[in-house]
Amino acid sequence: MTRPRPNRRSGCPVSVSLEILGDRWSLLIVRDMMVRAFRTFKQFQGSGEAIATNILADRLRKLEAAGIIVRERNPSDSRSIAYRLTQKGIDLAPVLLELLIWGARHEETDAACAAIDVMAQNRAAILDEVRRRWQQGDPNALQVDGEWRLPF
Amino acid sequence: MTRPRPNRRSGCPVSVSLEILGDRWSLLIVRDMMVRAFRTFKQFQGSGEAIATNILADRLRKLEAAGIIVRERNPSDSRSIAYRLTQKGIDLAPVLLELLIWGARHEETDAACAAIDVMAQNRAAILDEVRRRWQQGDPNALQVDGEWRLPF
DNA sequence: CCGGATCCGTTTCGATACTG
DNA sequence: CAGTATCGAAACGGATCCGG
Repeated sequence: MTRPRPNRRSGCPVSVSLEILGDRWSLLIVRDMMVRAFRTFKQFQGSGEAIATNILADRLRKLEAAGIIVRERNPSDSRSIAYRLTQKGIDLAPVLLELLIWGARHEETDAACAAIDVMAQNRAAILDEVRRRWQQGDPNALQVDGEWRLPF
Repeated sequence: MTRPRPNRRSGCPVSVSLEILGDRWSLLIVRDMMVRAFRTFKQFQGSGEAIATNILADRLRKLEAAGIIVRERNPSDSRSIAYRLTQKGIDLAPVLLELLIWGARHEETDAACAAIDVMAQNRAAILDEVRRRWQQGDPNALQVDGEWRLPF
């Protein structure tokens, strides 16, 4: 006899957004897809943050249910499954960018201060590049010569 | 015999930010302070989202430990305790604004679509107003004639 | 192998009752 | 008013197992 957990939240946008994204992993998965071009279960597993496989599976399901990602099976190789961001998912880029700038400014992170200032002053250009890469249908990671261009 | 929960996270800014803010309540508390000018424990309790008192106490402690808010005791009335955003907390305004715009665009919320378009095109002005109100030391809620000016 | 599902111990959450 | 105390429910983390 398990009662469903009550969810007495207001309909304010921030509240509704946090209902989906308000945990430690969901936005991180979206970031990995967006700027590192991760597409498979395996890639997320080894992303350096060591998410448990059951949690990862759960989050991928929830993100799919929320319409943020889609799950696709490779027709030629049925073993291979790939996840892809939807437009709704790509639209999280501004949230991630602001979170990045805030963290880099106020927390101890690996990002160089100078790089952050540059990013903060070029928000629009960065977001344009992310959108362009994804709408071309070939979302390469935001890296140049094997190095992350941005310290996401 | 309680082992501390392992926290094997990268030092990337987004990851570090989510370590502090990656739950369903922290950002909501910051929003209530920022746009509704909530300052007391009691106000947060009745914010319409029905946070449990022990969770609220825990989040306020964690936000204080992270330097996002400060806890102040009224010298004249020692029973009265007020919380206030620090600069680090005010700097979360862009994150909240992007989260608001995303939620309003893509989720069922109480916010009118037209209002969101206006906000999305006036990000800078909105953030300026938030900062100005807070730096005056008298952070009034973002409301006019008792109505919320913005559908946060 | 890949993409999970299952099991189990630990941690956190949520609701309510209670207190200085 | 501003929180604790308590306790059952849910989420998490690690390890292992499994089907294609």
